[in-house]
Amino acid sequence: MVRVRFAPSPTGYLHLGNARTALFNYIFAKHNNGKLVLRIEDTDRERSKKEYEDMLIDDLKWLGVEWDEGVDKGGEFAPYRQSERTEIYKEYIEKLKQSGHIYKCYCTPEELEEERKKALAEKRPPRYSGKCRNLTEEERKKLEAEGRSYVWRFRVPDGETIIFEDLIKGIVEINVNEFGDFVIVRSDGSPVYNFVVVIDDALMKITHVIRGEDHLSNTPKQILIYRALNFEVPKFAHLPIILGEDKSKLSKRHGAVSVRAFRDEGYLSEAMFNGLALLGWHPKEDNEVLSKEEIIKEFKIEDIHNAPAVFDRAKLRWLNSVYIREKLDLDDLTKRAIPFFKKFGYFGDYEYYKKVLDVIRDSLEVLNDIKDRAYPFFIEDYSIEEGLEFIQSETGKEVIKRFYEKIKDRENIDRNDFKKITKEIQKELKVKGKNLFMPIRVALTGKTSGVDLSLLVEVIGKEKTLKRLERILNIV
RNA sequence: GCCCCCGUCGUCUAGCCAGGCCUAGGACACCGGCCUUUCACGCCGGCGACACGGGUUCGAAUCCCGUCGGGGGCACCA
Repeated sequence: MVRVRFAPSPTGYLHLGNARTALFNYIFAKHNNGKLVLRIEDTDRERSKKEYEDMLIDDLKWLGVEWDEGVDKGGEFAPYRQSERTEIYKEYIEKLKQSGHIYKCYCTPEELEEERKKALAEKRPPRYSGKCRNLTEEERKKLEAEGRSYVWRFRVPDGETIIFEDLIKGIVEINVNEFGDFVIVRSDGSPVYNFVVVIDDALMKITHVIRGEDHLSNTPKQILIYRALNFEVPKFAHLPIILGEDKSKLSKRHGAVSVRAFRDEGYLSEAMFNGLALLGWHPKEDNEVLSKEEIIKEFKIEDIHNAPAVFDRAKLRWLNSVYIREKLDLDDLTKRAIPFFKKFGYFGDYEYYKKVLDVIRDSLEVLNDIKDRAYPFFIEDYSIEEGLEFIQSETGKEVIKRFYEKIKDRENIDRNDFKKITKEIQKELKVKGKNLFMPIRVALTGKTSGVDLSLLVEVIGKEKTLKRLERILNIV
């Protein structure tokens, strides 16, 4: 049984990079009929906040990532919040003490900093010297008498090369001398990430650890801990990270990078899911617009491209537009779009929103585009922003007048009526093309571009159309 | 500085492991055309890459070595 986990630390909104990690874990789990565990890594009390946890969960659900066990739903291996697992960690720290894998280190941060600088100056890798590694009982007593606090360090076997097979990177070899004896328990008694992550993954029977490439160099430390505790070492897969336009790790500097921000801008979760999956992974067929189910079906973790990927906003926008105009049915789209209409102060009933969307959906990339594309359906006191000359010219005015006269006494006006009427005006006044339509367009919308006029008129109806024309006729 | 990972169009990538089918395929973006009252959509076309240098080989994007470049990591953060 495949078991994977997504283990974010609740320090802010769900970041795109984390979202993608969660996504790949989910896809991998589902592809293999396995389980996904949501664990919260809140051992860093400084930065972790409970409300972030709820946001994280909310964003994950919105994205379409579903887990089988976790903080909010419990499970066989609860608790799933690290801050609630301290007793468990103590137990395993105790084991490491018994087996002699860890030892007390009394060095102060200042001393360590000193060593570090010295090492750097001598161009040696800045790692712990192992000074307290073989302290005698007496020396220890003495240091403790001085009132020194201590941390527990892991006794790293000198010179060993840790070799593991990464599902994405292939064989990775790292010599442990790179890092030296590392801290397992802080001076305040709290265990450190590299330790708890191993305990949790092992106890939760995680079979595949799929995470960001930034964890690659931590992996040997963790393997050492697995071995020391006689735990089975899981398989690892390190995802290449996501880069910003400038090719550095995607961060807040690159603008909106939380999935929340994309959601607020009017990206659809399906497009987000699809787009994130396409960062580093590619379907065998060339069709890139794929549903969650299709992605899950086709996904192979070995197929993940192993070079870091620059996040492509333009492509995500395009993908989103495909979902808006082709993938969602009108009712579904309407439901999702309503909050956006309201946000922009465009009020109407469900049916009206639906009609508007039917005619503008082809021009939307994100739901926020509703602001610009839908205003002619809602705003009556618009100003003439461009094309003033079309309504000021003699023929322009005449076109508008005739148009007004011809619809004044009608019951209503639909798209076909509009075409008939403009055809009549064309014959009567001998104007066509731009000179025929622009005056009407500018009069009705205040702009020289936008929706098809026959559709606009049909949707807003006769009354509004007349009112708008009257207003313009009075101005010019 | 040291270690690790990586290097195909501007971007995401296919191809690389099992060398010839690659005058390197697709998608986004961009440019041009068509459709059209405008915008958008759609359709057609164009531009555009194997980082560089050595090998190995009849033949290399594919294998080997080096260089350069990019990224990540080197915490009592996760």
